[in-house]
Amino acid sequence: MTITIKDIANRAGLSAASVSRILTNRGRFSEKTAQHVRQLADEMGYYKNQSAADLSQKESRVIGVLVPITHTNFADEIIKGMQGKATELGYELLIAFIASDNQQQLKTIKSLLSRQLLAVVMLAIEIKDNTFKVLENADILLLSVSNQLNNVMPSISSDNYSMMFTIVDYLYQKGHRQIALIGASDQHSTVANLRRQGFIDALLKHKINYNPDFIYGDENAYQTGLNAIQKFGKPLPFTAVIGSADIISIGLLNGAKDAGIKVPDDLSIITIDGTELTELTRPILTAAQQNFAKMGELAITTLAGQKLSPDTVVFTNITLKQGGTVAQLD
Amino acid sequence: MTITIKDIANRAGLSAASVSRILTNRGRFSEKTAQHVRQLADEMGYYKNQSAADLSQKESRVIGVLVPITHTNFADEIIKGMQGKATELGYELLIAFIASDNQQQLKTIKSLLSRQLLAVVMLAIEIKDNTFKVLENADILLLSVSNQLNNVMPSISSDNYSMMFTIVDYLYQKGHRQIALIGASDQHSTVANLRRQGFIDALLKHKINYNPDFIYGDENAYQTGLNAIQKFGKPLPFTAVIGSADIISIGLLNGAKDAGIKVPDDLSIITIDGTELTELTRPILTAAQQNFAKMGELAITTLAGQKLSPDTVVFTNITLKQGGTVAQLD
DNA sequence: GTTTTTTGAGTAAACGTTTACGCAATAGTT
DNA sequence: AACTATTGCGTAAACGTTTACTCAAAAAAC
Repeated sequence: MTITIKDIANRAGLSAASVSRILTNRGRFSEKTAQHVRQLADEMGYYKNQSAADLSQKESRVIGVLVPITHTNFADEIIKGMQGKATELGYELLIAFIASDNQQQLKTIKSLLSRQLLAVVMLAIEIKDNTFKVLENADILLLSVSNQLNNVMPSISSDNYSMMFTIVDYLYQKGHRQIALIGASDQHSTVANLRRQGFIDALLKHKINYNPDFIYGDENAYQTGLNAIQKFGKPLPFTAVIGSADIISIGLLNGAKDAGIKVPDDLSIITIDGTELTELTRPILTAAQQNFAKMGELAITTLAGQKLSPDTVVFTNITLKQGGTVAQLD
Repeated sequence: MTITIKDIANRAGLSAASVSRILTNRGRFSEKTAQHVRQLADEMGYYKNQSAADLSQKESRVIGVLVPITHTNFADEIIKGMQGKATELGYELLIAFIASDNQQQLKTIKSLLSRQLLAVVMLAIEIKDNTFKVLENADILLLSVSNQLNNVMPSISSDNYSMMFTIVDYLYQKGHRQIALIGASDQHSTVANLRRQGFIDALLKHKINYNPDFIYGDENAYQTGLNAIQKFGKPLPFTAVIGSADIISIGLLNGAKDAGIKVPDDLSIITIDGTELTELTRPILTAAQQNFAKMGELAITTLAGQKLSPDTVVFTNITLKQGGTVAQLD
């Protein structure tokens, strides 16, 4: 038998309403009785029935978080950032892992929407049309983190376009003139589109004539990196390569190692993301590091502000983290 | 304004009770009206208010899952396993990331307990005494997954004792007689204790005299592996080393590489866990692979069975996954 | 000392769903 | 045709909390 507010009220000789006011710290009550009640609640092992509370309250402080179940190692960092700010501002996170299977996906979303939510935050999810419809119809605040989705849904991410200038500038300054971009070919991904465009424009800026063959691979996977090296063969037609995610870059690195290509002597690699994974390779990967924790924090503060429209875009900065995979040429 | 069961009832010319019966598929109703109601619900964009449902139901089908926020790469696999079985059996997972900070930890637990839960599942969490007290007092089903906690709480894990026999047998058969164990020194961890004991007994079985110095390092971290190599120096006094977690083993591997020790020629490494991380190294790590997905599935089925006592222990099998880090001696 | 303001706490309704119970209408049995 | 069994659905209470409204008592103001 669970303890309710009424049990406490009885013991304290009060009404349930008074106990509620005290425990939620709202309305009027005397500090003296409050102390007594709080102590009783503690003693009796009382836990608020959140369902009942939710039901009687109009406004929700629960934020749903959709995380892809296919393991992305930066999701944790975003969540960590969110969690800190959330507890600070009195929000609660409801985390749901979402599968790629369409059937299960809808089930997850439905069960999320069954809870009264303030908003749904999607971490790096390329959302499918039918799933999106469901979310849109549910008229709930939506926010995409790490995945830039211009004009579809407000998002918090790095500036994927200008990020490529930072990267290309760096490689250029290190003497590289033949540069490939691996893992950003997906035409349906806004992020990939922005990265390709930024890449091309950045090359143009440096008067490097751009070779479309050097943009290869669309899947965010280890295998993409391995495949890329195999495809271009030895000797490679470029001196530097940009991996569009850490896991891709590790594929590039291992692919190179397997093919007898020395990194960074024969091939320079720079990776986008810069999660802790990049510390585990030899050499350590040089990275355009995204500030995932910051994205998480901003997600919460943005939602707290609530002035969101589909074209709201908040950018976080990237940092060039030196590793050992980029060589200075000549 | 959100759609409730009443709105549907009005439109259908029914009572709320009938709609509820239809949508929950309980009690009596005619298939004809049911179809109509289901269609209306769909059209009107109805989502059950789970809070209200929870409130009026005695039995909960929600299982809380406590996941350490410090990123363990097998947690995802366990969750994946749990999620599959959970949706299959009609349970719902409520995932909460738990920090190491004591204050936040209690906050997380409290908010978990505020939801009406069937059980709390803890993934690889070394629980602190005061946190455990809170959970224990809340009298809720508890289950520990991947962390074997004999007699404290029912648990699902590999058999950490006999696992060491499998590993040592394998290394012995490959000709190794000097073997170290890294990352299992923590005296307060049941798992570590079992692994040490198993390790020692397995050596004894092969009449290898056991050197206590060869058991080193207590933290489940990359740095532990690096440190171990540094501590023992070159040449290493052992020919094989067991890393008590993938991340430790990667530390060992990189530490060896940094020290100019060749793997597997100068040092054989076998890792415990065998997550996808082990595929990313060169050479690929040989692993005693735990079946995390299976643990997740068993967690749900065990809870569904509900015949749990603190000394319930369910074991999953381990698999020896050949990589390239163990050499055949002589 | 009277009037006004403030304070502490109770009453009751509300949130949206589920479910035990009851009843009329229909179907089934003889 | 008379009875029994079944079916479909409505009524109303219940779940535990919050909160607008009230009101008496206490405190403050005059």
